[in-house]
Amino acid sequence: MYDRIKGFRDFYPGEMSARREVIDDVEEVAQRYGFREIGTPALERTQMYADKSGEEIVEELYNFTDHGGREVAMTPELTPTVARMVVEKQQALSKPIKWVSSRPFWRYEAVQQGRFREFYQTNVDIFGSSEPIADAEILAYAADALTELGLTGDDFEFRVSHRDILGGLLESFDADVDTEAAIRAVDKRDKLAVGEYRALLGDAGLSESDAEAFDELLATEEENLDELVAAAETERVENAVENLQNVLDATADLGARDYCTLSLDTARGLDYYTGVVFECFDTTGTVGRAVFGGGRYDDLIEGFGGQPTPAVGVALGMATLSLLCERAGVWPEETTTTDYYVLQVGDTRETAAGITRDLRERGHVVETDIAGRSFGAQLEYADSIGAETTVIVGEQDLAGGNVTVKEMASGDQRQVPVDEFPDASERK
RNA sequence: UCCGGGUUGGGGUAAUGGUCAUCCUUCAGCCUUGUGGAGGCUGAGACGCGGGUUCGAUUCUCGCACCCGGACCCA
Repeated sequence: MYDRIKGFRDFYPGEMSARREVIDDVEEVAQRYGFREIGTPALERTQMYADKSGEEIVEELYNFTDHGGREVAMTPELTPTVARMVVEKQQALSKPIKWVSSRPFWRYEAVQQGRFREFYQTNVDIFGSSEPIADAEILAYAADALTELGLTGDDFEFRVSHRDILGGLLESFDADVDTEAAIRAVDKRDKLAVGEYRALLGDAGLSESDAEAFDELLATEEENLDELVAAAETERVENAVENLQNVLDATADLGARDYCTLSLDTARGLDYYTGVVFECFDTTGTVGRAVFGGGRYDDLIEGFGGQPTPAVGVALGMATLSLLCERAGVWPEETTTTDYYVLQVGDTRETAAGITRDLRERGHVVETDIAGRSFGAQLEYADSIGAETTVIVGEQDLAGGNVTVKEMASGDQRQVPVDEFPDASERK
């Protein structure tokens, strides 16, 4: 026996059918918004990730030297790839660019709940619009995708924040503050003891009193955002607050406002976010980590050598999404279903094969005996694959010009003339 | 990489330093080439890997692997 590679998973038909259903739902909603599916490589130059995120991240890549001597890595995320694609065809693509993609990614990191080394994400991005409605469309898409799965506003919330509010506030306290370090501290706020958290803010360059004041401002309610503007007295914070409010207003137009909560201590770890950021959380807290997140990253395309191009997106991770769905009781049933089982008794292969082909041509899921089994064993098998109807093609039936159609759930069965089947009694 | 808990047929389990390792379930076949979900019979299938202690280790011990949680990280 060979081992499965740690952090990589097998999906057997039952679980796979549930995953397929969820992925199909999430993608279908994206199609409705006009996001166009793209396909992307599993390998990129290792250098691309090192340039974007620093040499340290190479430690978390599946990377190797290919036979042509290229340093390559299995893609750990989609964003650099789509950024590369946008830059490459920038002039040719009509804006805004709206793309969707579902596929696996790989990271060499510690396996834990909702985190694997091979994981599946549906990425949805918009390039070329800095309008609040673009941010709102991403939020609304994510909300629609979740409700399509059967989740409701009681199950999840989007904690929405804005990078410039955090950055601007910090700047207003002390221009020399290490903003990124402070934001990372904010992102961990809930996980840390108050003392540790304050210490991190201190390390970032905030004085004790500033840290306290900063912390109080983070608790500002949605309706009191004006107070932030007043406290900071900077244009940056004023603009950020206005932008955030505009985005929230726009989500109302798209029917997603109720899912959004102001949460200034939501920062996202990523350094490349520039504007609105958000994370989806389980409202019951059973799923203890962010289900997924997204936000605006207006500088990335330029950083990849393209013309300045605003961007906003979200990445739905299947692992945490399935945890949320299971918690909420909306994870699809993990079973296989079959429309028809065509049962052969005696030498009826030819007729049975004809009926099987006929049903399949009509688009049904149909199985028939391919193991030479007895009547009883065939029925048992039909039962085990969840067949809704079994068509018994037996010598006795055929002698009378009939087949027997048996509904498995009730056990009811009736004789149908063989030349009228399936026309006369086809299941919808 | 670090911390904690685990590992006995496919799944769930019991016991044990020494004869055929328990039970439930599952799977296959049969009772039953004309009726599945019930029952009966037969069969398949396990001590994670390696070292140590021992006459003998599934049991004690050490290391590793893997699994489950968590930390770090989450680009």
